[in-house]
Amino acid sequence: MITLKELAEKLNVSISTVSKALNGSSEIGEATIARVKETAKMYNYKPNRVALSLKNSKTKTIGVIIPNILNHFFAKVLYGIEKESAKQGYNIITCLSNELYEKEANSLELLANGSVDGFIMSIAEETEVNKKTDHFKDILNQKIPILMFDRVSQAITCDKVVNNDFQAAYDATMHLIKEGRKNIILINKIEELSVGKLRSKGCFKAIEDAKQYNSNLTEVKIPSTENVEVAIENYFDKKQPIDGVICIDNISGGAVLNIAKERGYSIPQDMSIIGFSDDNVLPFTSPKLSTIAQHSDAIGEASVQILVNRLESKEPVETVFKTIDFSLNLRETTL
Amino acid sequence: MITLKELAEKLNVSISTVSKALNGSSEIGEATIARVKETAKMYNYKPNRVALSLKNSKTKTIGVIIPNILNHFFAKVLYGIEKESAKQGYNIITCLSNELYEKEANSLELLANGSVDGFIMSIAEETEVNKKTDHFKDILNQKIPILMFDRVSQAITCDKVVNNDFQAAYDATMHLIKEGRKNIILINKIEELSVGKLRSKGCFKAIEDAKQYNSNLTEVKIPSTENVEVAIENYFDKKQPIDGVICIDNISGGAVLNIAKERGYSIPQDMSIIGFSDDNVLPFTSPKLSTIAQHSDAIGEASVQILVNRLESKEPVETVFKTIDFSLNLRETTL
DNA sequence: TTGAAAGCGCTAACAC
DNA sequence: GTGTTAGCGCTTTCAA
Repeated sequence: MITLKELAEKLNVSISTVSKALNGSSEIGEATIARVKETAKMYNYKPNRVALSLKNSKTKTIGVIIPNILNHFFAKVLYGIEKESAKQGYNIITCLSNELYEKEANSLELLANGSVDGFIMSIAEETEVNKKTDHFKDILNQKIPILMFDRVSQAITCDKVVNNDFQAAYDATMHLIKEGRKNIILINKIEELSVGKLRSKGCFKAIEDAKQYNSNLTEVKIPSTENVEVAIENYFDKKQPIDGVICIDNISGGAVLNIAKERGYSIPQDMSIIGFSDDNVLPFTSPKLSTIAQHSDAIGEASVQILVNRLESKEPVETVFKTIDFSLNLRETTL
Repeated sequence: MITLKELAEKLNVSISTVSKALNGSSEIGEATIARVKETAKMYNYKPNRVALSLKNSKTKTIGVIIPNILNHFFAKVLYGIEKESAKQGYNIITCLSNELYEKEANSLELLANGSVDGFIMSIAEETEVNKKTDHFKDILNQKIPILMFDRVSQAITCDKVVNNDFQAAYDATMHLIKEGRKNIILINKIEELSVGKLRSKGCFKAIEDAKQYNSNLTEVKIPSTENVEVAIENYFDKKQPIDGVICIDNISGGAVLNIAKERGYSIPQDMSIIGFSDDNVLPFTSPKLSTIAQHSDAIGEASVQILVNRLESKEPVETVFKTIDFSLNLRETTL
């Protein structure tokens, strides 16, 4: 890595002349600018980003904290974040909380030492369950902005980007009701999470708004520690009538489908199933699973746009709460 | 963020005294050390990482370039990388090449301006296909180490971590042969990639080594741009006898299973199927897919260990070529 | 035992 | 039009 100083020596001019010339300053003569630029290119000069960061107190880097990268939803959000960040000239430092409060708090603290200009994150499950918020407040007090997506904290005032979870669940349930399904079950493996509660509420609201259809909704809560398939098998063993299933996390849908098929249900004739997920997560089920499709990459992109806008705006920016649309993808497990 | 300077003012001592005290230098008196540390804690002092980086010409940051984060294999490697990096006190800057040469070269160049101490990466498909290597050489010439995992370049001398791809494919094929399968097909959707070629070779070698069994192996190459399901359907349409299938990429397995079931094959009685993937990628197939299981997180962990060792070692380190074991996970789609 | 000063690479106000 | 200088936050040599 060649530096300005070395370039200056080679050119027999001062460091600041080189600096100004490379930045095309009008203070410097045409000829010099050309000469400097040429030499810089020849030696493949690149401004040292660390020095720039120190000088400007700006790193052009965003800290991203993801609860679980093996969850396709988060992977796709990260995809969106990275894409938009690159476009805006930002790097991302990625930390994975693995759903743990400790790791999340640690990452925030560690990166708040000047490594990043702001954070984009989704809250770890443990943090949500235990309602921890002090670590967020610490960061915000240091005037480092945080943007939360998907799993957000009511108790914290900051930019937020979420799915329209309530509406999505509402629409899916309404669809089953209008199909004529009477005994619908709601598989909730994420009841501890804010989004889980929201989606659950959406389902019940649909039932309420359509009571003339006389559909029933039974919520099956599965603790996050428990095996999905076993829990679902257990419920089926109860022999309650079921003709509709809504899964509000992004893996249960496939499990329900397989179990139902094994038990002899014709899908979708005997039973409709709707999963919750980004497209293409369960591409190989047969029949193909109908889903509530989150536009996960759009969540990532919007998050970056909102955060970068805040970072680069001269004037104070109002807190943003953005809702990302979803779509109901009816494939082969619904009528 | 409080700085050393501000602490020094509050304590009425010099900046260097504060610095030394915080680092527990023996030059400084016990009493002063205690006083300084206390005040530092009170004001929640954290050394500015950017300043440290500039001073030490070390960022304690690794640049990670992933071809496709939506591929579960890479997501899990990233998981391993992040986990081990955090353990070693490194941050990771994540870039996604999305299989494009341009993006890959760009990320390397961008981060080589002092942002990272070294790189961990897997080569983008486009880069491999076009055999581009100059961008790697540029970086290595700047004395910034690169470690390649999974998809590596023969033409470049650097640390490498790979699956034992040849052996994995060999063992899987041998298993099918010993099951008595005679007409085995090899679904190769990644023939352009080095790992694809290696796995393919492993399969053929097994056939050769076991010619007394009289098993046949037919390779079905699917261009990466083509739809897997359509291509597989097309092959099945040819009505060639098939009683064994090996899929050497990590999604085709599920597709083959569904198509075979739809066409009336009993699995595994009529046909054995083995997929290639990390565990739990296709957890909801029925019957459960047998797979060649990569230990993807181990790849990530090993990569970080090797790179960090190189970065922190005083003496020159020999180039490392590490092979990660796999396991053959026989579930329900094999006899 | 403590402090002053230089320097990592860069920019920008100010001199010349 | 070009150069000098200070300073971003930190460590470290050298001087007191």
